[in-house]
Amino acid sequence: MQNEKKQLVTMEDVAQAAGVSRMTVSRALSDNGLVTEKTRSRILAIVEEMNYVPDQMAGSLATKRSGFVATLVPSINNVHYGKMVQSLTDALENTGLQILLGHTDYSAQREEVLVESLLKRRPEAIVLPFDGHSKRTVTLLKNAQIPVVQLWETPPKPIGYTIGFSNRDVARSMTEELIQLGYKNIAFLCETNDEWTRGAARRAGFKDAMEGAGLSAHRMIRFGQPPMSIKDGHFIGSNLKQYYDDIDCIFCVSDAPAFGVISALKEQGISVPDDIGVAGFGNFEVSRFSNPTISTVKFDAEELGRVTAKLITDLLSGDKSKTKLPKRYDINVTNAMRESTRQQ
Amino acid sequence: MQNEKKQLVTMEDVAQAAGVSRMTVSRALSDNGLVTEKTRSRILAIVEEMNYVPDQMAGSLATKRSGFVATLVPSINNVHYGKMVQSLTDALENTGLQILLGHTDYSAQREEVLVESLLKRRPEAIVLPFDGHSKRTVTLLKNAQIPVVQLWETPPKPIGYTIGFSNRDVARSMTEELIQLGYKNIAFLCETNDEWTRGAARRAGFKDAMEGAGLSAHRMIRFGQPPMSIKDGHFIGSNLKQYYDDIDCIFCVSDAPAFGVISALKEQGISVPDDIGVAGFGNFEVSRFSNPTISTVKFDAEELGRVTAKLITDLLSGDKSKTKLPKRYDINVTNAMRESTRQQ
DNA sequence: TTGTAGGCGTTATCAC
DNA sequence: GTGATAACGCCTACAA
Repeated sequence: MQNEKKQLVTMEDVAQAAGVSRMTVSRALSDNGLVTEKTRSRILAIVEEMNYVPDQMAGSLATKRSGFVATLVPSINNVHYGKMVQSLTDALENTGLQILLGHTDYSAQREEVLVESLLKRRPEAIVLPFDGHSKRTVTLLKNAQIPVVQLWETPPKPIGYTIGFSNRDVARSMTEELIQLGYKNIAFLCETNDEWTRGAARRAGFKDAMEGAGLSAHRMIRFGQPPMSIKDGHFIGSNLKQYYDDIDCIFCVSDAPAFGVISALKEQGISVPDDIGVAGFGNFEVSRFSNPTISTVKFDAEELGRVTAKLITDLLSGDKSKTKLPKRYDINVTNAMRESTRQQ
Repeated sequence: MQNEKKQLVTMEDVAQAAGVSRMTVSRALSDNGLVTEKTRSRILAIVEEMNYVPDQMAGSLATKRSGFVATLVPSINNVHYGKMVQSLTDALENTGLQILLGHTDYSAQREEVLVESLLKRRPEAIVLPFDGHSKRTVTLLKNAQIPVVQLWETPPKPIGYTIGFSNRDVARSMTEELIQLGYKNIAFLCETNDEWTRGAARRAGFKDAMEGAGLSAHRMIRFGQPPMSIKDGHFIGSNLKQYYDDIDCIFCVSDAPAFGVISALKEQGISVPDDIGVAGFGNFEVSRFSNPTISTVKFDAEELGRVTAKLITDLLSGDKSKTKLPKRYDINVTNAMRESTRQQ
């Protein structure tokens, strides 16, 4: 069955087998209605029989349409990014657009390398998280002549389009809610090296709220590399007193460490939320089934993917309404207050 | 800065700016040492200045090397597949190979469509999970003239190379271990429609062990679509009696439902493992920090990615040792017995 | 060390 | 409706 060492079947092969020219095969395949139904079905039968699979690279070279959407995420192995990529892929499915994925590992350096390498594939659009970009990354993006969509955080100076929310505002809002519940000595738990991460923006929001309420924002616990894990949270929870001995609430940069903190506190007989309140970020599924359930900042990563897909297809559709599309889309974010924090 | 509407810079443009031929630019870029250091650095400076990014599609068309490795996963939004993809990507990073990702959503139909669409990009190898393939998928794979690597489950009739383990053997082993702990009325919790999933193989292993020990394997709870979630497990845990009222242990198809089952049992005051034991599959991080910690089947998805990368690069390196590479690689799998099951 | 000619597999364009 | 020809942007092979 397998054609050992033989060249792959080409459009020319199909054409010869069908006794027509390549162009007729090409037309039959693209189904423009420009070919007699009779010859078309004959050609398709031969295509089937010969197991011909068109070479899209050659096609793209001719049409100047790669069909790629370059997509960067900090990490594939993270629910939010995974969901976003999956919903983006799904929403793009019937548009002939395909995702070209890369992960930055939360590094601006890697991002730069990746952007350049993806650009070589001539994507028709590029989607990437905004955490600040290197200068060269910005130059590359600006010169690429394709729509640029920055996700998750709304940048101060967007390159093209922006879809997301202000991590600072959102973290401020959650912190304010914690303050309202009566917490005063709130700690913020986040990674080290998050300058280039949305963690830094969340830290700033935390500070805003605390200082706005006349409270001290000095209880800042920084630990490990992004992304923070359950294990990291567990470690911090187990050694909390060594950081600050008067904490009455911990706001964690993600639900994973929040879960870890809670499990560590429980091991020490510290009650959550009676002794210490815990809040997370991201609404992981585990937070709704943990005991206690975890208060968290909630947003819909799949919506992000869908909105992104819609934007891209609109932009690429080619009609001049393109210029009219809003440059900025905001995603809805809410605080889901649950059992791991005091009740009102 | 941005060249409005202008064509993208091409190699010819660079060549003209440098006063050399395209070939010299090409050589300077590929750094073969075939160009005078002086002209080379001059060219590179111009490349930089003009923000030239080579068109890899055109290059691939000429070299017949796309640099793509087509990679399928059932779902991106799953720790195991995420980790595997990430480690595969990382391990491939400096080989000039790039992943072209697709997710099947646990559907043979989608897999077939995806395989065909990915094959159009002329990948140099294709990696995909084995859960059984459609007939046409197999034909496409066999005709693609590239290495085929089937992951996770070792197929009865491998197409090319295989990396993974026998889900049946592994599930049998865990079940045997549960039986040894004294459990008799063990239930198996899995999805409906898992015929085309490795869940079916695990079911078979469960049955093997139960019947091998003279026990009944009839306590089979099937619920929802793959992948099973915490929520699904929670639902089952909440309604356990409606399925079977004499269960003393539940073996779940993944750690997610196991976590959900436990949380539901705890809500009802049913003690784990004293009243009912619970075991999962996959060693999710949450299982080590849940209370009780969850007994589970443990394997290393990242190792899978690394081994796959190694195999592919070996295969593509071109030396004839290629034919000598083993067709089958087994991944190490162990039972991690923790607090959610009785102690020995 | 550099350049020229030709081709990779497809499609746009313009004849027929 | 169908075919011939010329790109698309790069690299191989060979020549200088």
